Amino acid sequence: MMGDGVAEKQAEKQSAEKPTGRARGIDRVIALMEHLHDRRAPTRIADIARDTGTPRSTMYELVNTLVEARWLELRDGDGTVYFGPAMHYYGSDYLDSVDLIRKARVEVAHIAETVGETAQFCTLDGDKYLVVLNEPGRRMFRISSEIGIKVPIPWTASGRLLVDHLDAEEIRRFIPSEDFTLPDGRRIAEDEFLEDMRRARTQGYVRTTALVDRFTTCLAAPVRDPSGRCIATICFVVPADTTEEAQQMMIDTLKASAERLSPGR
Amino acid sequence: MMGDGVAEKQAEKQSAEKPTGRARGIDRVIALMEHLHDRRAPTRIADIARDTGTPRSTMYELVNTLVEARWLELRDGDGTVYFGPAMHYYGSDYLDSVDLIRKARVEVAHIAETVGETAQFCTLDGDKYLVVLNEPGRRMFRISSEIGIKVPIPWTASGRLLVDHLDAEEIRRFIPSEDFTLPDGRRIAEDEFLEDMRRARTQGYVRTTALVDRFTTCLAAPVRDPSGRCIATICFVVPADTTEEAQQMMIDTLKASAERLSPGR
DNA sequence: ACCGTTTGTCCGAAATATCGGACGTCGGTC
DNA sequence: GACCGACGTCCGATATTTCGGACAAACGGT
Repeated sequence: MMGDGVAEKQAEKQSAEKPTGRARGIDRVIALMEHLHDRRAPTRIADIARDTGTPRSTMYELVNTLVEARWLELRDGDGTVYFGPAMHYYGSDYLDSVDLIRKARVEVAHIAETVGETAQFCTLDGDKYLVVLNEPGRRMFRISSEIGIKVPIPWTASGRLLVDHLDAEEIRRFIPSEDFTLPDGRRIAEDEFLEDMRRARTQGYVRTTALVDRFTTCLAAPVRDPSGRCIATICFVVPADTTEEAQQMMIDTLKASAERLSPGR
Repeated sequence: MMGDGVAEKQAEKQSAEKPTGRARGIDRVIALMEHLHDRRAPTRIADIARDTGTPRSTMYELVNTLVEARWLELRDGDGTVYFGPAMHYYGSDYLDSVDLIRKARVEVAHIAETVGETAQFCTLDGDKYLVVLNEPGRRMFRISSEIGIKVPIPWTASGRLLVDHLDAEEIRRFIPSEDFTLPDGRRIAEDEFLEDMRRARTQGYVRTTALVDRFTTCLAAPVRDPSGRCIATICFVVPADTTEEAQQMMIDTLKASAERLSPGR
């Protein structure tokens, strides 16, 4: 998964950037930030330079500029850098500027707090599933903040709702075939997936268990636009051994929240 | 220090950048993002160009690049741009990477939810006060998400805690004199401010009423490092007519949260 | 329908930011 | 103590990005 990300990146370097060894500072910076986001950890400048194909001297120059602007921060005292506070400010401005997300924050925070389990708000980004908001809940372990990380649609409960409006043929065209293979190598049959979707549409929620992870159950409910199309989902991530009774309660909670978030009502 | 930062920046504009009309793309991008953050609203490209002193053609070029990278988003269909989802991802990575902030998120979310009032987590940035986290609470009005906006220290309750470790003379040197003037023109006497600080230290919290805004009360408690220095505050923003009883309860809540956040205890 | 303003694109020229490589330092290893 | 690799800085040359201005299209008020 991570390996693919890196390989991809280097492939990019070799196709889109090969023509010239020279690139604009801004393009270098974009590559730098994407690299940090993929790695999700403070990283040494020389490593970033190597992995993004940027000359070392250029990277030092850019990092200095960005640190000054608070886009990046030097960490630990060893020579690693990571995102700085400016990113948080700009990110907050973004969240506040998108109506649905602003409302979703309230809902996600509320249900995570009252139920005590990790709650998320998710959408599609291209043909991938994406966690937009994540509120950890009360359990200490598993702080799976995957914000901004893309995941194949079939790997998720929410994914079964988000492609709700497509028929079998459209699904086949839309979701890359390899995305039906789970991280452990198992493959999800397409009819199984379609059947999940059908059931989801009638029931108004989805439950998946042990999909990407053997011990986790996901519960998701659809946020729909006035035309009925699923534009986002709100969901819980809970241990698989959660009682049926508790899960039913969470499903009701999710449905209520999702309903409140659905625009034009 | 940060005030200098701002002054410095503008001095730069007039000294370091004037000589030549030409600037690096990355510097123009930094100016662009700062401008959007200051305006806090989708803005037309031509306006950004004018207000940041960037040539129009350059700004169009850069905006296109940034939109492609999802750093910016075209809004509404009119030609305005604002921050895009990438900023949210990077900002989330930053929040997750800073231990104290990660813990503070949990506390702020929890107390905002249980008490139902707006809760915030604040620090100093140079010689200014800064809201790092803001959780709106249950009231509908006043969604004062001032994340990333700097405010004079004397205008805030938290400010009285954050300069806790300075003596009268140091305070005078540290806080710009003009920062003692409130937005409505009233001036805070320095001894009054010092007296507030003294009381705050003995009581373990601060309360201010009608400081920047006639109808608002702020309650704040200090997060201290092992040496006892106040490194951040956690606070409530409530209507001034909140009952004394309710306020006492909130103060206890704040003190408990602040205690949990204080490192090495 | 007219005209002034704003928007977005395109182009050539030249000022300069990027790049490669050299250099001094620092730490660890044999 | 000599060697090796990594780190961070500096410098000159040139490939390139920025910039100004021109242009067409869209807009909006009269």
